[in-house]
Parts: sequence; structure tokens; C-alpha cells
Amino acid sequence: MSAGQGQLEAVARGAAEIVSREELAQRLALGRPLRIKLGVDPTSPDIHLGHTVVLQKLRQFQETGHQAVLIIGDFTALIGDPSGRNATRPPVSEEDVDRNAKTYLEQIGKVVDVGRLEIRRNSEWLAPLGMKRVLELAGKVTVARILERDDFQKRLKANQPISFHELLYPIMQGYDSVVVKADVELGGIDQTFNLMMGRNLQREYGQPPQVCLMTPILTGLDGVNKMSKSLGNHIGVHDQPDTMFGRAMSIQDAMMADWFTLLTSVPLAESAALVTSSPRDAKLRLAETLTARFHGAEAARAARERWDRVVVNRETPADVREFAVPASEIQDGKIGLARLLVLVGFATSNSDGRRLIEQGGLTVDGEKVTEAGPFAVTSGQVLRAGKKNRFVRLRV
RNA sequence: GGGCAGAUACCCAAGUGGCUAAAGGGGCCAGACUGUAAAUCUGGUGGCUCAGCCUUCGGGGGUUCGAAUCCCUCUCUGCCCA
Repeated sequence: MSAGQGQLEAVARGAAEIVSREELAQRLALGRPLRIKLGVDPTSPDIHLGHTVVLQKLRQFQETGHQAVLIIGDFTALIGDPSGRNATRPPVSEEDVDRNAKTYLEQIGKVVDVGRLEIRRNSEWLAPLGMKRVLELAGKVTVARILERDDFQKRLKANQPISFHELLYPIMQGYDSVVVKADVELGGIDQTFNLMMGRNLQREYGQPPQVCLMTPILTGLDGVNKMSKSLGNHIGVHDQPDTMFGRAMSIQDAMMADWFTLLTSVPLAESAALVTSSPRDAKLRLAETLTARFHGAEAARAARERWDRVVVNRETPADVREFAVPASEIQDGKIGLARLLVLVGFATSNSDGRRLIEQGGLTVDGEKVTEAGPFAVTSGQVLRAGKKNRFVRLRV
């Protein structure tokens, strides 16, 4: 019983809502591996930390001995989840789905144990479903219930179109739960309606209704909006170690607690204590933990060392990119400094480069240079723009 | 099919004949400070051979000494009616 209690705490960590907690406790108490369903949308090839919140949850279930069932929504992708802003989305080809599914699995491998994953595509059972079966399925759900959904309500009020087939999306997703006999379904809090539909349909089909566990939406780097690629406030799982580390260090202090809870396995008591006692160390720990997850402990340590060196001590990193200055740009051993900044990629135009220089943002071999005119270049000189990670070593 | 409202720099958004390279906010860049690239404060943010010059306000054409601002036309977007 006490073990069950520990499990409950582990899997409930950070959950936004659980329907219901009691039922979850009961299922866990059954003592058998539960079937934990997570449906994913194979339309976007690159995932970011926001996507990993729910994966982290899946991992926690795996760690406590349960069977994760990943459903690739290749068939539902034909409709598109209505929770998106756009009413319609471009159709996804089979090749796209295949390719996306493949890269998706590679990416989530850093968070969940792919080897122990049961992977299913919902086209397996949705594609052969005849009209007769569809009608039977649709007959189990009333229009009023479907229209309860938030997104539909909003669109109705705003006189925005709702295509008929969109109404079927939640039903299809819910039917997935019936087919895989899910004990628990995971999803973001914005998926609540879809998950609840699975519960309802299972009941209709004589199955014990699944527990729905919804995770919060991760706040992005701006500290305001949800993390999303289109807003550019994200950390991608493919980001380089230094980038990942640095971006994590740039979140606001107030966000650390959530990030620890939702993205790491650091015990909550530990992270909470750290956040209170030393915000800076807490953030370093967070950044290192995240980087380690996606790039390994070694790379994470290197990223942290680089951080200390570059940001804290304002030194030049060990590995500085080289740039060969084209001979054609040099006259009498000199080159316009603003022009040089454009060439190495520190500025978008001469004017931009000039600004950078005049504002004191450029150092050459550690010396601040504020004159934008002709500049004598020699091999080995190290240019640094701003406090950030912009270094280059010249080769003439 | 009819009616109306819009289109301004990366984004939002002022501006209705000269003082506008164009207010304000966001974002971004830089500096200061610090506990980190957090927070806070300051400055910058079209281009160039940069105390000057050149090109911008959906596209094209026109009026005027002078237009983002007035006229014509085209394109696109949103809303309303059928």
C-alpha cells in the first residue's frame, strides 16, 4: 500500500488535473502493469521541451513498471486536431507521416524508453472502419456533448467555420483508447476534452473508463506564452548543448520551479530548497540537467564549463570558430571594421556593425574597440561581440 | 452578388500636406549593475563612402514647390447583408 502511495506521488507529479485521482490510486493498487496511452500527432517533425512534458510523464509511468502505449495519429492527422487555431490544415502525406514518425521516435528516445514502448498507428484500426461502424461509433456521442468542447464553442460564437469532420476528431481519438484498452491516457491540459471522450467511449464499449491525466502547458522562454516554435520561445531537443544550456539560463527565476517539476526528475523537495537558497545555482542545476538529458552528462559539463568561462569570467572559450578573411576585402592590411563584422556574421549590415562598435559591444583580443574605421587585421585575433556567445578567430 | 472597414518598419500600433527615417509598445541588439544570458536601469534598432547623403509607409499612376497623408487604379485581408 505504501509502495502504491509512492507510485501515485511519482506519477502525479506536476499534473494539472487527474480524473480522477481516486481511480488512479485504485488502478495502481491492482498491482499489474497499467496500459498508459499517449497519442501523438505526426505532423511536426521537430519537438521542443514543451512537447517533452507529457513524455516525461510517460517516462515516470515506465519507471514505475507500467506499459507505455504510444499511438501515432497518422489517421487522425488527416483531420487535424481542432484545438489548433486554423480550421483546416494541409493534408499530410503517408511519406511525411513515415518520416516524421521516425524522427519523432529518435527524439523522444532521450526522454522515454523507446525499447519498451508499444507503438501503434491508429490507421491500423481507423482506416478499415466502414461507414456502418462509423455510424455506430458516432451514435454513441451526442452533438451537444461534442459541442461542449471549448474550441467549438468559441468558434461557434465567433461565427468561424467548423467543418463537419472536425467533430469526429475527438471520437476517433477516444476510440483509440477503446482499441488499446488504455488504463490511463496522458495529454496536455488543452487535450482534456479528447481524453474525456476516450473515457466515455470505453464506458460505452463496456470497458472500465480510463484515468485521464493532464499535464500543464509549459511556459516558454519569454515567461509569458506557452512554449511554441512559431513564437520562437522554445528550446528544441536538437539544440546544441551550449545553446540549450544558455537558453535554460535565460529563463526567469519564477519559472524554475515549474521547469524542475515538469522537465526533470530532480526530487521536488531538493529543487525547491535550491531555488530558495540559491537561485543562480538552481538555474545552473536545471540547465545542466536538461542539457545532460539530451546530450549526455559529458556534454552538459562542457556546456557548464564554457558558461563559467565565457559568461561569468568573460573569458574566451577554448574552441573558437575560425574565419578566413578574404584577401580581396583587405587593403594595405586593413579592412573596415563594420564590414568585417558583417563578414563574420556578427552584424546584418555595415550600419548594424557600426552601431555594435559605437555602443562598445566589440572587443578584439579582449580590448574594447570603438572606432569603426579601417582596422589592421592579423591572424589569430579574436573578435567578441557582446556578452553572449559570439566569438570568432581571424585568419588572414 | 451587394455594403463597409482596413493594408505603416521584425510584430502590434500612432500619424490625414511640410517640424516624419516616421510617436508609443513588444521583440531584438548593446551598455551598466548583478546572483546567470534572471530582475532592474540606460541607449540603440532602414541603408550608405555616416556631423552628410540615399531609399521607405500594400503595387502602379497622378495632383503639388513639397505626400505615409489628396485623387485614380490594381492587389490582398477582415466584417456585415444575400
